[in-house]
Amino acid sequence: MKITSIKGFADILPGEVEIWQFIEEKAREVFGVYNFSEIRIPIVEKTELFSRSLGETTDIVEKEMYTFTDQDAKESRLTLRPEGTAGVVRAYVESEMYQVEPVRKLFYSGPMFRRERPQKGRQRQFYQIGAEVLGRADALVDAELLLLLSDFFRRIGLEGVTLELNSLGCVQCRPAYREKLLAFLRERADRLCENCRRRMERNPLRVLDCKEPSCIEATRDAPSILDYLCEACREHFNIVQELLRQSDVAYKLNPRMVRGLDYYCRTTFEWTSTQLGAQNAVAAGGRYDGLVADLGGPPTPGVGFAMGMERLVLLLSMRELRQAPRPALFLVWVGDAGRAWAFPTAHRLRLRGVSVEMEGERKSLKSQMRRADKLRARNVIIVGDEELGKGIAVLRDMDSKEQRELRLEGLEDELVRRLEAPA
RNA sequence: GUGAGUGUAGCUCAAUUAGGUUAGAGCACUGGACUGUGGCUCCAGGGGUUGAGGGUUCAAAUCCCUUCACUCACCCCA
Repeated sequence: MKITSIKGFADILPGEVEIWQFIEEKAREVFGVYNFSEIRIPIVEKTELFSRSLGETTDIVEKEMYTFTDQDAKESRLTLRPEGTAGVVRAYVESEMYQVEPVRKLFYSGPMFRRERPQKGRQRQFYQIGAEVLGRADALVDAELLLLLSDFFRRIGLEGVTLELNSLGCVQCRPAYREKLLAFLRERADRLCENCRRRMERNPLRVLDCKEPSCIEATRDAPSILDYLCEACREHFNIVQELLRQSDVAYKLNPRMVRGLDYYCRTTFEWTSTQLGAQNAVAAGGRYDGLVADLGGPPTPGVGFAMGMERLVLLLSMRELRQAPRPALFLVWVGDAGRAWAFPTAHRLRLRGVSVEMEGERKSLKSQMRRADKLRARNVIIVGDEELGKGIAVLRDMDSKEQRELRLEGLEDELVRRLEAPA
């Protein structure tokens, strides 16, 4: 029986991995421009970290986490991280970063794990690139993150994404809205789907997000969170919008947008694409001003986002930008003497930074040339008994088909010099 | 967790409608034509437990049952 990978855990093979590298490279560039530092945190954390930060009753915590018991005396409960923010905040608090400099702009990338049914744009091990800004409460930083994302999408040539924006209010104003909404929903509970009737009391905001036609119909005239924001929240949200308009970043207000995690407050946002099928969110995030304190740190505001790598890859794969590595030189050898010459020569050239490839088995010259062509080598060196006898090697430019004889003596210097010139 | 769809060569697919020689093709791969010079062309070759297991039948890729995998959707979310 062949051993296969497990459901929802995919290999990223050559041919596709180049797109991943491209995205990661561009992300680093943008994060650099915006002065973010990278942070690397563990993939496994204590289960409690996630249940406390995401919310006990969220779907992720209730049924999607990979949780197991560690083999130590205490039988610790551990969990494969389902998202990145909790761990970053934990690290911020644990290392007491705030003592030295409370304002931190951090980014991370890596795998996350949720035990959901796989489908287009959704894996059980999936990759996110995310960023968090800790210690800044002002609306400028909310807008800055949105501009960063907008810049990033431009940099990778991604079009057709739209920004949806909402504010969830704060501890001051959200409870009042919640009561108002709950009263509204109770009046028409009979018209809501079973699912919504169940979650209505626990998390009434979620009902606004339901795709069930009956629920959409029933909540058509539901009160909007944006009408209930307190003075401070309204001011904050207005500034965010104003800054976006100044920078010509288009957005759409969506007062029904609810984030899945409990820690969000004030600004929340989602960049979506219509080309992704059901899983249309490319990047999403928001503000979480209470989380640092919840995890035992000093009261510290926070705001961040995460992007879904496989969704970005899906969108970019629709375009052709894959570039397989191309050897600068292919060494073709004939006869035992040729091979004895070629192998150490290849190594010395590689030590000097030249990408070299060669055949290992005795193959016909034609066959080796075919292989060089297939690998798209730019140049070929041919060395056989004839050449060795004359103290030369034949250099062939595969694109122009030009061929010349080079002296073996000083050949490596000559090749390094010639191949340095960009093709 | 629920539902639907799909499983035939490395890849894309024929053959399934009404069971019937040895399961085919294109691409890819290997070699040759061109004994030491790539791409084009032509020729040849290798590659299959028809996802797996069981059943019906003289005979199963094809019909029935079970199971597994994948895909998409619900759900949820990045």
